Amino acid sequence: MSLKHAILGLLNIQPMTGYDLKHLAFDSTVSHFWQADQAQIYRTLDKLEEEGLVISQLEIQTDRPNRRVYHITPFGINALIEWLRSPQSPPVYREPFLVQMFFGYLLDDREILKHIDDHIAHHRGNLAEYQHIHMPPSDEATTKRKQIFWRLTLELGMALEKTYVDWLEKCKATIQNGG
Amino acid sequence: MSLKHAILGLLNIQPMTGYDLKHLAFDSTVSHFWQADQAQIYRTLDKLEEEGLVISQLEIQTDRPNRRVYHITPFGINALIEWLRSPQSPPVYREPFLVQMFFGYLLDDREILKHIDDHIAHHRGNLAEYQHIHMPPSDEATTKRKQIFWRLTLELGMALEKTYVDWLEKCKATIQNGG
DNA sequence: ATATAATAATAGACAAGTCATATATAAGAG
DNA sequence: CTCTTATATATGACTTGTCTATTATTATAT
Repeated sequence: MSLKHAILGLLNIQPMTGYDLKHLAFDSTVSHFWQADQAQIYRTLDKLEEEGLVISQLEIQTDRPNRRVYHITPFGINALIEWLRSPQSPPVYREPFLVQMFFGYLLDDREILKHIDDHIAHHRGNLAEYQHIHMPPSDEATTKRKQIFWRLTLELGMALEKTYVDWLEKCKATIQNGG
Repeated sequence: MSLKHAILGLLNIQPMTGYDLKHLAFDSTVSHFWQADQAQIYRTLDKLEEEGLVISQLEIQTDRPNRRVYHITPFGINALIEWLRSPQSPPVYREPFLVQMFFGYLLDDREILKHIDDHIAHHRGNLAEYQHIHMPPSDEATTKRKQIFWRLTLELGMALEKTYVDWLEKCKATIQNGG
């Protein structure tokens, strides 16, 4: 399961709680290539701890509810590296909106154009978000290497969003011109 | 569930068996936006029939095993149109290989470059496949409208594959130049 | 005082998708 | 005459992901 390894990778950057993973990582930093459900994150953390790939410690807080901070273990780092080395299957495509576009000839232009506009707004929004992520320049060598990979994945995110937006604009024009 | 509606849309084009749906549709025609498991297709057909959205009839064959051909019903067409009108959530991104790229700084260049090459080959392969899909030109008005939508989704498929390939080439160059 | 929002974690029920395997028929190749 | 391949369908067990709701703590705003 990739979620397991995504979590291991994130905890390898720094120890975090389930809440942090959801809000700081999956909902922001890595949302352009992996989105995870909150319930699933907590359950996966449980499994990872059972397997000895992470350990947790309860941190008592006075200003906020107590939190359980998860740390990656040496076993976890091993498992992460091993997984990173293993070939991964290419992505599976499964996009409801494209199903709608494929069968869009069954709708009125007005109806399908509305869908298109909604998706343009969404992808433009994503693009804007990604463009606001500024990766702080760094001089330390290991950090610099990290940043190269992080920037590359972000660039794909942006390129894909741009591809979507351009295509959606083209769809709009094509449909408006009646083909 | 979108799979249900993808199947309805496909059966609305022409009656088909589960086998046809798998091989002629999901594995070829619409593979660039929806991939479906064989077992899931048959189970979904069962459900659709229970719900009265499709009906089937056993077709006796002498040259091959008998087959069960599914037809969309008027109820099914209704359900399809209604779903086509409903707004669909934007795609959820979840790509194992991008997880590997994000944490790729933990690997040797050699190891990550191997992964990149594999994925380049895959996406180039997809692109080539898509380029071989020639949609026969048509004069009948409804069919022409169909073709417009089919061509548009295919164009997105190609644009996305190109985006991937370009990005992967860039990754390769960046890593080989040490950033 | 009280309501709201952010933080933090947990659980049940379910839907969707995967993987492996089994069964059967018929054509064609060796 | 056997083996392989394509056609055709079915099922069990499982993994992965979703949706909804609940519980609790503390800070902040009204």
